Amino acid sequence: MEKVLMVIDGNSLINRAYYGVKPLSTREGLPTHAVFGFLSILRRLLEDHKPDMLCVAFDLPAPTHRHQMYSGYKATRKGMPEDLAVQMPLLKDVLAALNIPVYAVEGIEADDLLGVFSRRCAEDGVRCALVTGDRDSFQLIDELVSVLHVGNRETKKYTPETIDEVYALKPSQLIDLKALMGDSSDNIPGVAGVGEKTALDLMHKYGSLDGVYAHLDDIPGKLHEKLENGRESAYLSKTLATILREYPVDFTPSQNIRRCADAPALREQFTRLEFMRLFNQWMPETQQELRLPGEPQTLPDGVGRGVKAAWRADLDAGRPLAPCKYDVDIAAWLLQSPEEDWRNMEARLHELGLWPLFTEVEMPLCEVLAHMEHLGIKVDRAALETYGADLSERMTLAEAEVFAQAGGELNINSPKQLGELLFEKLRLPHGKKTKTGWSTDADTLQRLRHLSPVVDAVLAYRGLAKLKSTYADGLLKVMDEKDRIHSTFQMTATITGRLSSTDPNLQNIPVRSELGGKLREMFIPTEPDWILVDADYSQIELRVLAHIADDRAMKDAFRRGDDIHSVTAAQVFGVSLEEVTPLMRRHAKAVNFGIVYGISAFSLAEDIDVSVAEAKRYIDSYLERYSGVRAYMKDIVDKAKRDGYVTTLFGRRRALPELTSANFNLRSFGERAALNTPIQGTAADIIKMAMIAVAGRLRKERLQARLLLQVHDELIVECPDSEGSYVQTLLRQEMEQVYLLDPPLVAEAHTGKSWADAK
DNA sequence: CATGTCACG
DNA sequence: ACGTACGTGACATGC
Repeated sequence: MEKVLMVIDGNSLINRAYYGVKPLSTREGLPTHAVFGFLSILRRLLEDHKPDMLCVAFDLPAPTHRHQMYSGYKATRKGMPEDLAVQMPLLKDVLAALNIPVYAVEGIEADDLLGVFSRRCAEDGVRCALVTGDRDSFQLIDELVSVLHVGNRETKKYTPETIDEVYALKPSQLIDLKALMGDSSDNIPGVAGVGEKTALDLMHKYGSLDGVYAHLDDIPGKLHEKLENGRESAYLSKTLATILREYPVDFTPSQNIRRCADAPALREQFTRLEFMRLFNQWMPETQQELRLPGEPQTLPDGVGRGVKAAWRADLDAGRPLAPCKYDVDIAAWLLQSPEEDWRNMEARLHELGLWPLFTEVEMPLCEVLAHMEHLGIKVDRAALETYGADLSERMTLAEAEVFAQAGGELNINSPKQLGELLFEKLRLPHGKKTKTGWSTDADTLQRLRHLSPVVDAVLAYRGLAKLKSTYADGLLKVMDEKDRIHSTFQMTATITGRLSSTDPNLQNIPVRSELGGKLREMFIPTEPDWILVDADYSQIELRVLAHIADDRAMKDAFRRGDDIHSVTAAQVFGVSLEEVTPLMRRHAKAVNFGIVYGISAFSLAEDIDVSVAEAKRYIDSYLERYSGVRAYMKDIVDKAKRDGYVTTLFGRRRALPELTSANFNLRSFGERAALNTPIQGTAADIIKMAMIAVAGRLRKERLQARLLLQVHDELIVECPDSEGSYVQTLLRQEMEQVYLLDPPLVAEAHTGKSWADAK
């Protein structure tokens, strides 16, 4: 189905509202009725026409190209009444809170924006409904463009047929009509002495302004004289009456896809205007409600398991998907219990509030994942082979270096042999120990670097060996004959609700190191003219924390759009935002992560290499500033101890028997898990809902774009080049709007020719 | 098959 | 005083 963009002539509509609604003002005397009227009309329009896209165009006070052509243009217009003028900025604030894009361009009028936008829509095959209170825009009407004319009583839709009924002319002929008859409201002169009736007669006879003047000699008497004298004025009027269709404006239809309102901002605006009763009309979803597309699943009546895997097999074999609404494995996983009697499981899911999650998230996700697995993602085989060969060469060099420094051969991959070299033969100081000996992990070796040149060589070898075995060789091994890799997304593998990825794991493809990151350049679209779109949530876990903990300072920072790690640094180090150094920010980032994991001063100290006392000071001042987080940390652990479990925002639960353990370590672990699980798990719930929403829209809108991967806070899609910018917007909006948090969720999307490129 | 290590969010 | 950050999966080693 064709999509519809509704473009509103903002000035025209607010004028209608101003004159059509009886005066209204706030207790303090701020006039508000034009905004109120505008919103009433808008709501009615949205209900009646349900446009897919929406924006508002405004005039600017500056003179336009028409004033430059003709100094008399709109000269007889009185200025806007003062009590309307003050409402213009109010309206724009409300539109911003409603997430409705607003356009205004210097030098041209709202009408011209309507002309330009409708032309761009036509280019994209998008229908366009122009909303206005005057008739000038009728000239823009064609098969794809209609005008919704807002009158005092009713809104009437104008199409080429209606124009024909009313004027017996084509829409484009209305320009010439106006050139002849003029327009008193805009002070367009036309031909003096020619009114609507005469002008219509002339147009019906001669078809156009040029036609009239070509047949001037056929026209007798006084009219001949008027036309003769008014020739220049008529042609000037024609230019003035012609709405622009081309103009350099940053606009594409898809920029205007409908979005939910920004709830906190809208609340603020409606409070200011004393419109609180309107709030629920514009913000119908309550914050705690699941808002998911698709049919609710009905009670299951067949007993299935491994449904996603079965559907994947159906897709691979080209069979229709076996009907199945219920997966016992998933039910058992949600219930965290071994499988039991089936009706009993259903009752338990209801009892524990897991039914919506089960039927509206997990089960619909089965099909989404089955498709993702079935499609797979393409990898550039030749590039990967070259990369592997390059790693081999480098490994040989690094290995030789280690052997030279060590004065003999050993298996560097063996922690045992490596330990013997470093801590016995070379007598380097050892750090942490493991169950079986001294640790040789990267962190330990890092501290020994300055003591022996062999250490750097070992670190280099280790890095190369990892890339070679797990990624270069590992991925080549699992590519199919079309160079695609089909991972398996495990739905019941984690304790927090996340997915996991196996055979191969595509959720841990390197990105942090330069050499490792090269791998992502080899993940490419299936078809030559296709691209990848990568969309990821920005700081989803900290935003979830701010929401759950209802922490004022953290919410404010996110709402302002500040960099959260810098804000935290400023708080923790007691400096202003401008004074935050990169080191301070890095430390603050570690504190933010630490908080999400259930921090201890010791571990933080270890992580950022400061003293434990120093780390403790960071944590203390953090919790001092983010007092809501402090309260959350205490409350959630207390609650978990009382209940024996924690839940996410959507009711997913994790039992925590560790909390009653006499073993300090085990108990501490339980406390950290109690803290972390609601955060990590809520984020997992949200991206799952986003995946279902995205897949639903791609399907509904018959886009070729398709989901390929999920990496916890990131979705990767491939699509034809031509769909790129639309899909980019679609992803960002679905991810941000799938559930309304306070602070809001923010997602970013990028396109590119490879995974690396689309980041 | 357990262990250590290291890749990701 | 305790030991020391949440959640995963793959690979190589070595018992």
